[in-house]
Amino acid sequence: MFDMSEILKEQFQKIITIEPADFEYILGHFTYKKFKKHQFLVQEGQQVTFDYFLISGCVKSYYTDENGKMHILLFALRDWWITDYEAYYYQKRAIVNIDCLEDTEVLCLSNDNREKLCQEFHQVEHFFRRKTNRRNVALQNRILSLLSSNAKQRYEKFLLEYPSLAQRLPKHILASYLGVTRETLSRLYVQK
Amino acid sequence: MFDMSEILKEQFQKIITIEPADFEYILGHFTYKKFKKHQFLVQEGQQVTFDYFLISGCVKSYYTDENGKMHILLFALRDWWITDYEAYYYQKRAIVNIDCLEDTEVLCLSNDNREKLCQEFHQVEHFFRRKTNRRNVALQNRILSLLSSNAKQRYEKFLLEYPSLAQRLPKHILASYLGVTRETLSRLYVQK
DNA sequence: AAAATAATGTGACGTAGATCAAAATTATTT
DNA sequence: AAATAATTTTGATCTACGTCACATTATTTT
Repeated sequence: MFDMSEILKEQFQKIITIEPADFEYILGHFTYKKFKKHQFLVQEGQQVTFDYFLISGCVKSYYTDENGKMHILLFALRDWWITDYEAYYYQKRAIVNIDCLEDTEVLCLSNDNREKLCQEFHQVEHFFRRKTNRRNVALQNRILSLLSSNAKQRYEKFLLEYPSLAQRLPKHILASYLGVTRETLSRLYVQK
Repeated sequence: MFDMSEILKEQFQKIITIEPADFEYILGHFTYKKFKKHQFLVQEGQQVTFDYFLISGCVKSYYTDENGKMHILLFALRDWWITDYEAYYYQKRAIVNIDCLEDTEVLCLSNDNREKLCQEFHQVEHFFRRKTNRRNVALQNRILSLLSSNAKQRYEKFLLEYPSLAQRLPKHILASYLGVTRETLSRLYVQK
């Protein structure tokens, strides 16, 4: 693995310190993969073998309800991790789909390898605990914003928090993340 | 500390194995506290010193919006952990309140002690990683249900998932957790 | 570059759930 | 047991947002 491993290394180094040799060893537990726009990383009903660390591109994770309506749970960009964690951690069938909004490169980590590395390196376990803590906080804030603010406020908050993502995403996709229809989102920003 | 430590021990032992002596040592990093109904564990705007492991009782964590409306994020019962994690992990001011719905006993763990124990015992770090993973999945599912289902479906799901909690909670509190007004919740279950 | 497909915008109308107000019930305190 | 406070219910409206339908504009594909 080449240059792309730098992105992963950087992320590790923000939280823990690793010997170069250890990093190489750790990296050996990841596999590199490329996906084209519209390809799936995770499909509803299937097993989920990997957690994906994005090197480049953009993906969405979404749930399809009984009426066929899509609800977006998460996006991921360069440097973010994504999978269906319930399925991944607990060997269940995926309930979400994850597909590419753009051509995407990832490093894949199986749950077995993750557990192996966590056992072998206390530091890696520490790293993942920290990551999960962060994710927790983000998810909590999302719940808060769904409970306590209206469509417009959520839209404006999103623009502030993720200005570049907002530009990159088709509006109907963003609408679905915000929990409104594309029509409503459109009406939010044309006027005022 | 006496008998109540059993509840904590049990939880540890579901995930990791610890020597009795180590457990005693770990327990030494917790402090025991009692709260009466209506007392606060965490107050908005204050620092958050502890993560709380409930021994008995029941608490709610809620956010108060600009109109003074309360939005419940989480409950905790015997055997659950609760705090304002963003404030706790990252030394910020609390944005939520956590108060007691019943008289409540807790074991308190400071973030410093948590980090200390995680460093000293790889197993403890493992324990908390696992816990946080679980919490993640639960939060994700909550988001999913807020995005994709209506008030009635959310209410019915709650009844199925937490039948005993549903009985224990005042309806207006439950309503706030579900993201509806008490009037709406009342109308959901009187008819059909 | 034409054809096909996907994304966005706009109008007309419907509805789940909010809001406001007041009564009825239940729990707590003195 | 009376008094006070908290919780729950019910009715009458209101409104943010959804739905449906169709027009317009981009983006892909051939």
